[in-house]
Amino acid sequence: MTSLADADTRALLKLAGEVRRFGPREDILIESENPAEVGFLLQGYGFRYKLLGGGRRQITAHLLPGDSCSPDPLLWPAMDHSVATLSPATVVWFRSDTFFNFLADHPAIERALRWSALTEGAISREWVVNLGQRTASERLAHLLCETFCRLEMIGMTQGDSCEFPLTQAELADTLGLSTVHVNRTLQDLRRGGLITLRGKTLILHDLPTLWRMSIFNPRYLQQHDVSLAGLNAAAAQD
Amino acid sequence: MTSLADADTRALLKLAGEVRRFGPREDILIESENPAEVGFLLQGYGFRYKLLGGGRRQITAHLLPGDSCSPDPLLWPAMDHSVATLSPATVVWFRSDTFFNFLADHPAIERALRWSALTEGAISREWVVNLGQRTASERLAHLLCETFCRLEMIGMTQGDSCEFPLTQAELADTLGLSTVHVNRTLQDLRRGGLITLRGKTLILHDLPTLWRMSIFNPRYLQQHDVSLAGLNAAAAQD
DNA sequence: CGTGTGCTTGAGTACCGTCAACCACGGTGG
DNA sequence: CCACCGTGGTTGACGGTACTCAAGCACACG
Repeated sequence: MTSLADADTRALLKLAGEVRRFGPREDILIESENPAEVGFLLQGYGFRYKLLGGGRRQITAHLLPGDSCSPDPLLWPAMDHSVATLSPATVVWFRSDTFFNFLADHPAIERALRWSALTEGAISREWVVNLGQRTASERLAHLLCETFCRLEMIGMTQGDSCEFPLTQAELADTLGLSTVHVNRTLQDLRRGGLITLRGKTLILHDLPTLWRMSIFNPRYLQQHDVSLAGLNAAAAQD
Repeated sequence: MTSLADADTRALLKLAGEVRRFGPREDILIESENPAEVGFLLQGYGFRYKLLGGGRRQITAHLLPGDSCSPDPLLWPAMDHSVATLSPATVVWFRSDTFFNFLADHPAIERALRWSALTEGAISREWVVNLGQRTASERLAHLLCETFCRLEMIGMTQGDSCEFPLTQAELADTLGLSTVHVNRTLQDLRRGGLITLRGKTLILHDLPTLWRMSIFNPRYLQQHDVSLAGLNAAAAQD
């Protein structure tokens, strides 16, 4: 996984508008609103979600640094879902008209964005498989493998551990399980010596077994090798 | 919902390579293969799917006329899933390099394609909600509403009925249920006077109730109004 | 007329949800 | 300093939705 060329990231940052900081569990965009700008997650974890009646909520995606918050605002005016933070996070915003003009002159960035969109689609398909076919423990293990793999690709793991700021209730809403059952399934994985999850740090002790038991194959994540996550580091230097 | 301008569809058709016919339940593309061309469904129904071990299969999307079979082959070399037909179908193929050069000169077509990709993403998110949060009958009703709505947008419904060529086993694999339970859930909807499903034709007798009971809101499908489905009619004239 | 595919039905079971209570911890304020 | 409170995690008992296994049915097709 490589980042964009220096010149490109510098040009992008020069175009950047506001940078906003969010606390944990704050909404970034809400359903049916009509964002005039495009936002990208620089730091922190976020998620997409939809609400049904009766207190039901489904988390449909996890966002990591480098991911885009909103779909294409020129083609897709109104949000069909909401976006929020899991941890404290920062988001850069670009005016959407100038941003898309800018893309026309920077094909490498446009490529990276399109790749990012395709990857999000691939992850979404895999989540459908996860929810439709896998048992609770397979499902949980698969999510942990996927998250670890995505973090690894953007240099956010340390050895076999990484930050994992989800509460069990949030895990439940992403896995389509109850919090009680998530709790019990986590204990199964712990008892098997496969993971440690305490506070906000996750350790995967036995990746091969986790991959095997959750039928995880990272191919759907690794089709290309350019990320916008480098924006994060570049922005931090300013 | 409108179609592309005549000039655009004619230009597209001139560029078209092979048109291939498929029987029902034939693979169009299989996982990990590396298609050199871009395919679009002209007629018939298709689906994307992934296999796990142990006979488990999840259908991750339904394809209708106008939908693209493969993701962007320039950016996304290897298929992470397979694509197959449900009914007899025809697919047009374009050489991917010439196709993407062509798009640069035809922004309306490029827009339509990007919109199509965004819509597929929105449907995928909704399927995640469906599998994660809805009960069996909500899930089934939601799928029927969605399919009917998508068909309506491309002019493929007659009154309150449409073609619906899925077997119960295929329904089960898209809904993450067993065939037995799909069968019983279908009977519930029939007993409620909500639907008729016989052979390959589906009738939705009471759309308002179906929408309400499945918490269906078509907004996620209706963000734009240009489709490639018109290619079908145009191709038929040749 | 036999055979296969898809649909239907019944009985028994298991996975997972709900409800309810309790615990651990950190932060706040009196 | 410690009582208080809120959030997040843990545990138990019970129940229901949906799965499995198994058999039988209906229809299309050769």
